[in-house]
Amino acid sequence: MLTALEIYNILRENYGQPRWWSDDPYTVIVQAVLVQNTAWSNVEKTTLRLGDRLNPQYINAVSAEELETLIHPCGFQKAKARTIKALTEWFVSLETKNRTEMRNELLSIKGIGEETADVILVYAFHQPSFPLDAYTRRFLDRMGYGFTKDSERRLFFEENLPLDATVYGYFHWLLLEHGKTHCSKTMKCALCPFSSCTSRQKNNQSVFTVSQILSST
DNA sequence: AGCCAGGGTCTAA
DNA sequence: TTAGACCATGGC
Repeated sequence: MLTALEIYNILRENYGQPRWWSDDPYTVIVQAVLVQNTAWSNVEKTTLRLGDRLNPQYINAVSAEELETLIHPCGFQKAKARTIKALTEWFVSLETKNRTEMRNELLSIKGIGEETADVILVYAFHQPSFPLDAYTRRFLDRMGYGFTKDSERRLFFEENLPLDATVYGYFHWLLLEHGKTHCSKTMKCALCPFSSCTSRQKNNQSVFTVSQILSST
């Protein structure tokens, strides 16, 4: 079985330079809520719709009803509007805290669960807290690790990777890249770099290099 | 038509 | 503490 670091290196070698979610922390926060159980294309549409209004001052001032209308394409607009409002309040009055405190505060906001909290910690605040999403669970399942709980999955990553938010963010991004382009729920891998993945097509000619352990990123 | 998409909350057992 | 219903829209 590959370690988390070996998986990371194979992903890096096969999918190239990862991107960051967004350089603007507030954009990450809003999009992290909008994308809950929703296709990313809907988030893109809504982000364009928001335009210049995607800032804490505007979201704070706008009525809940208008915000619901604005984010309508993402679905669950009533719940998401309330969550975004609460998150914005938290964001604008944020004091410097360690990541455990920040995570607990995020989880106390209605509409923020573990995945959303971890995505915000990593991509908005550069704090290492590994986000576990549907793609990551499916990937681990297909690789045959047999994890049943997210706590096991989280440990698999966090005990074997450097405690580095950049690594966590890149890793999560690469898993999505892999999941969307090659290993979606209904699709067989066309160019899957993992020979043990159960959704890998037979006679796959894809060659991946044996990764040397990266000492730095 | 019906399933799927980078979840989370609430309730019942 | 876990399973299932529910929330809602857009793409295919």
